[in-house]
Amino acid sequence: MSDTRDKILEIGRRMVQSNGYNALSFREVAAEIGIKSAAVHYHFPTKGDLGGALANKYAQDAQSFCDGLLQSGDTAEKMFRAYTGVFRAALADNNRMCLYGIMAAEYDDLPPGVRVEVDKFTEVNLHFLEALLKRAKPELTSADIGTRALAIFSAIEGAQLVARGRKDITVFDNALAAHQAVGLTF
Amino acid sequence: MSDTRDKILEIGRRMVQSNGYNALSFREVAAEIGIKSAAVHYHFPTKGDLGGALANKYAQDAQSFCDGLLQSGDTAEKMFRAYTGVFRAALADNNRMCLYGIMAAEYDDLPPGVRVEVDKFTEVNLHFLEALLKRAKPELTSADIGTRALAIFSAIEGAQLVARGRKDITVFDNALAAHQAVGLTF
DNA sequence: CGCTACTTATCTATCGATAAGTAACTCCTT
DNA sequence: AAGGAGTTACTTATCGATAGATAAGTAGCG
Repeated sequence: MSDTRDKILEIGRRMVQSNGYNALSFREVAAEIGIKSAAVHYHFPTKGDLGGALANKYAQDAQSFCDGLLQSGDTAEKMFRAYTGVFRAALADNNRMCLYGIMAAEYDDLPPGVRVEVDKFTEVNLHFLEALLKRAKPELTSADIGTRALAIFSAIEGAQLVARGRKDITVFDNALAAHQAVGLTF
Repeated sequence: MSDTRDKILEIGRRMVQSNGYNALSFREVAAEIGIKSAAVHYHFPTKGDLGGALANKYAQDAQSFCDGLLQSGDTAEKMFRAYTGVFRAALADNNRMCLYGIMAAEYDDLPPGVRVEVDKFTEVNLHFLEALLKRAKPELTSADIGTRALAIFSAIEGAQLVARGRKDITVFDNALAAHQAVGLTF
């Protein structure tokens, strides 16, 4: 793949994570790379194309990461730590948010093509959490596993959202610790 | 207070809850009321003023609601249900979000004056949840109560965020049911 | 020659914001 | 009671900035 295309995706992702899809601007992305905005349109004709590509790559990266974790042979506790570490890292990186979380907040503004890709990210995460639950909490019914995975995922997203709003990463850590203490997570 | 001013606040709030602070437009607010955008600037000179007023009113309304609940004499369970019902109602109203949640996602874009008001909303909610916890879970230390309140608040915000992203209000209901089942909430 | 990866230049739309004008109403003075 | 001054709540018109998008041109490479 083209070097420029990759740079656009990387810078675009960081912009969305910082300020949302609305704040993603062809001119700003171009300026940061040192090219002109029309060159960005060359790679991604419309903003919907760019947003969709960003969300798609984000979901695929998550997929690879989760697959790698599940094949690591680690304990559920350790895998879960590594997993939440990604969300934590976004906060540590200039108070950024998960691309999904920020796009979910803007959901009504998103072009349909972007929404589809955003939905994929949820699926990837839920499948991962369900796999973890199946291993670590075999006492749960399969219906309970689906619900529990959703509850964990939303708890993580919420912890990140509130921590961002308070500009305080310890909020994230404390919320997750509380979720673990009551047995919601691992 | 002026009738127009109230209409601006109501329509503006609904717009932010639907599409975020970025999508809040003087022209659109004005058009929906049937006045001109300059008239909106008359009441709220800058967008920061409008956003701040929206967040301020939202926090104050939350304050009144929570105070009313605490004085109702109901059980913690019942009060908590009424409390989460507000978040649920936002989703039921055309997939809207809590003003705080959507503004937290856009936090980096917000003018300082808006941020201050947004922070107030968190405080109101945390104080309410801490009061509930103090009553319903007297075994918790006061340090644990603070953490637990944060964990509950973030779990609710997250449930709303994910439910919005999936356009499925049952996601909200299921997540909250799971949080209750593990003993995180009431 | 023709394809890739751009730049230059420009269009239209929308944004927040402001200056200037105006109709309606209140209040004070004579 | 009459009339002017001042205030409130707007409208009209416009500014400059920025947005996404596109047409046309171009440099380099196989």
